[in-house]
Amino acid sequence: MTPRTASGTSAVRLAAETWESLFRAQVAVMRRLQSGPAFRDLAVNEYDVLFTLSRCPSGWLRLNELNDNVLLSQSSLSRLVDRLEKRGLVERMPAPDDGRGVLLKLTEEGAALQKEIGREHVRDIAELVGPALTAAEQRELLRLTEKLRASLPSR
Amino acid sequence: MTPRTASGTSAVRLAAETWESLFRAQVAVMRRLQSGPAFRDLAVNEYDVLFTLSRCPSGWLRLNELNDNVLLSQSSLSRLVDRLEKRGLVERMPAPDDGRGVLLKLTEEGAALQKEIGREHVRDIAELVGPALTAAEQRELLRLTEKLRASLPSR
DNA sequence: CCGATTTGCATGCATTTGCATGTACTGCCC
DNA sequence: GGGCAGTACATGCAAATGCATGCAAATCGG
Repeated sequence: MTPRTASGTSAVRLAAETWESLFRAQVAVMRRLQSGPAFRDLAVNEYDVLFTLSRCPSGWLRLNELNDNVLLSQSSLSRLVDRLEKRGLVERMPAPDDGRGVLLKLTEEGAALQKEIGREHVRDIAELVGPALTAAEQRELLRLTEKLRASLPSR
Repeated sequence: MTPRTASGTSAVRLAAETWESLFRAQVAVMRRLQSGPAFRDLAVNEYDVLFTLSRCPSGWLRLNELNDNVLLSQSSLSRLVDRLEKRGLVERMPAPDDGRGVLLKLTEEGAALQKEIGREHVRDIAELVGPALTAAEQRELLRLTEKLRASLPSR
C-alpha cells in the first residue's frame, strides 16, 4: 500500500515530480544565463567562487566551506582556485588555527571583476525571472527553496 | 530611481535572490543525490538521457530536443550518446524526415537499467524532499518552477 | 532552380573534471 | 606523550567537456 495524498498522487511521486521540475527549471535558466555575454571570460563556477567570497563577512573563507556551495569535487575546486590565483583574482593563505586548512580572499582585482560581472549577471537574471513570476510568486519560491535547502540532512 | 516593491526590496534584487536560492537548493540536493549509490555506474547526466528517453511517447527522440533538457554542450551530448550506444543502452537511427537529424531510442537493456536506477533515485529524492516540505509546499514549488520554466524566452 | 545561409550532428584539440592517492596536520584514546 | 583514525588540501592520471571547425542536408532569396 503506497500512501496517497488528498489529490491522489503518492508522496514519493510528488517529491520526485517536484525535484524534476526544480531541476529542469534550473537547467533552463542556467543554460540561458551562461550563454550570455556576462560570462565571456569567466566560467560560471569561477564567478560563483568570486561571488561567494564577496559575500563573506570576514573576507576570508575556508576552501572546504566553499566546496559546499559549489557542485564540484574537492580536487576540481582546488584546481579552479589555482586558476583564479594565477589570474590574480584570489589570494591563498594557510589557516592560522588549522595547519591543514587554506583560507581564500578576493584580491582587489578579483573584487572588481566580481562586481563588474555581477552587475551584468543580476540584470540577466532579472530579465529572465522578472517577467516569468509575480513578485509574490518570487517571494514564495525564494521561501520554499530556502526551506528546502535548510531542511536537508547536513550530509 | 529603482522601482521598489511593497516590501522595500527592488524587483531586480528580488529576482536575483530568488534565482540564487533556487540555484543553491539545486546544488545542495544534487550533491546529495549524485553521491548516493544509485549512480555508482552511470553519471547523472547519462541517467538523465535514459530517463528522458523513457518518458518519450514515441520512443524516439531527436538529439537536439534532448539537448534542451540537459546542461551540456551539443558536442558533449553527442559523445555522451556515443558512450551510451557503446554500452548498448541506446540506439541511434538517422531521422527519416530530416537527413541531418539523428533519432535516439532506449534499447531493452537501457530501459531496464533506467527503471532500476530510477527506482533507487526516486526513493532518494523522496527521502530528501519529503521531510523538507509539506505536500502543499511541494505542489506549490512544483507549480512555480513549472511556470518559471514555461515562461522563459524560447531561446 | 541555383547559390548563399542556416541547421544538425560529429570530431580534433585544449581545458576541465573526478577518482584515487599522497602528504601534512588534527584530535582521540590509551 | 605515542600511536591511530579522521580531516584538509594537493597532485597524477584517465575521462569528460567545450570551443572551433568540418560536413552534409535543409531552407531561403532571388
